[in-house]
Amino acid sequence: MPSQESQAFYIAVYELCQTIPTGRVTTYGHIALLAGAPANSRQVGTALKTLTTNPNHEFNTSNVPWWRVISSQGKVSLRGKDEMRQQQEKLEQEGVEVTQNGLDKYNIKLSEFGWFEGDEE
DNA sequence: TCTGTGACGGCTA
DNA sequence: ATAGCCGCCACAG
Repeated sequence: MPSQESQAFYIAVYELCQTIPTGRVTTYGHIALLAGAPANSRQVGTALKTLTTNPNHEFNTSNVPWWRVISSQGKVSLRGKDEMRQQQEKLEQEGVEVTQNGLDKYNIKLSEFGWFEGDEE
């Protein structure tokens, strides 16, 4: 069971993910920043995993748009091959262009599809 | 208890 | 483009 602090962090991540527009992506670092923990970018990934996997939360975890969160390098950073592919598909369904350089290396142009607070539309 | 790992990223060189 | 280092913390063994 996560500590109370991290529980709050998880909830912040959950809510911030809801603000990412369809068809746009943002980074782990940006979510961490907005959550008030700029150095905790890695924890965002953990939170996403937990939120998607664990039903033990007071809020609905089924609609966490985890696939809209990528690394600041514009890369899909999941380890599992299948999960990477799943993320790629989800993004493309939303109209995000995903380029593939080499085997299981997916890239998204942050300059085009990146969403950060302050961006409108 | 302690260690290693991870949906392990970001930054700098 | 890649490599090395720094940061954080939950969780499994």
